[in-house]
Amino acid sequence: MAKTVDEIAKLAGVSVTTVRLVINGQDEKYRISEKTRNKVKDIIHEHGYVLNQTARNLKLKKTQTLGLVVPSLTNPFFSALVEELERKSRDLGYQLITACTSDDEKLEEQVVQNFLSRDVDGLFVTPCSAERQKVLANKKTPIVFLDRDFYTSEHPVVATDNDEGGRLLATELSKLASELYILGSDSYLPTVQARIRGFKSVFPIDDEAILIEGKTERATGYRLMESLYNQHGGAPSGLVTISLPILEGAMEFLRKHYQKIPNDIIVGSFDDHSMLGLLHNPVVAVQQDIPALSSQALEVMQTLIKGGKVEQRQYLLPPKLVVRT
DNA sequence: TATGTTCTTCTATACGAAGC
DNA sequence: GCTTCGTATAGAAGAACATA
Repeated sequence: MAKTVDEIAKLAGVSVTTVRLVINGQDEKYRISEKTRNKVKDIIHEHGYVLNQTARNLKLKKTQTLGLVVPSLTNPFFSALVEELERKSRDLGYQLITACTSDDEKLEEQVVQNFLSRDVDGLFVTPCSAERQKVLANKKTPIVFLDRDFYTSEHPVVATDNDEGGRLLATELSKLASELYILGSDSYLPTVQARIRGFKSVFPIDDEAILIEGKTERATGYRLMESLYNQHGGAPSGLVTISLPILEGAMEFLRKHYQKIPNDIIVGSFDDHSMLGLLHNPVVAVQQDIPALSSQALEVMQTLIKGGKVEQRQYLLPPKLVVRT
């Protein structure tokens, strides 16, 4: 079993300070003799040494950990965001801990309290409601909101410009289709509202052609596509889905009903995924800039952790369009 | 030899929570 | 209220060396 600094010091016959200086590579700076340095290193080599993070956190009053609270990891956007944010956090010396809420207010409060009890240095949260964003703003720990802004707190928000995403998608699709239906979920979410608002500002669309219900999951997409099929008397010529899980469910219905996905349906998708390239259909997807989102979020977080003030309350990053025709 | 300077090593203390 | 856990760190003590 690895020894503590104190145990190593006793074995080497030196002080804990001397051991710590050797461990931290400051032995040359403080001119620790070569004999002492080698003795300490030999004992560490023989017995091992693992830094006790709990004790370090206790002393330094920081844990070098960041919490990330997202609705779901089955949504490819969030799983990609988590991976990118974790990688960038690690590069900065932080360990990222992630939890999912399923957009449940009680669960969100539970995981946030759990993170706070572990003294995370900061929290990234995709709040599940306007009330939750308001409540979280009262926490003392630095908080950066991701992806969603209900405008109920003064804390910084890093998100994609979804209005612009809607406009970009509508502009491109208007060249390819004359008839489009929108399938979506979670109508209360600002991201969903902005996407539809942006889209409608370029491509006027009747309210009857916008089907929204339930939560952001595959089963919802399946049900919505089934309703649209029944209402329309067949598959539509153009389809826009508000998120990837909804698209996945819609495609599942079509494949089940037709034995294959009719390749003449023009598909518009909010959020992109490499698997969309496997479809034979013309596909236009709005891609969120995940590297930029995570870099911006971490930059804001570092400023808050250092006790500084951020320049803006809201950081809206431009989306990109991926066209596969 | 006395004094001053530089460097090494040691000691005391604080941190938060649990157990006594 | 004291002790314990392991760590970081400020400040103290002591050693080694240079210079007058």
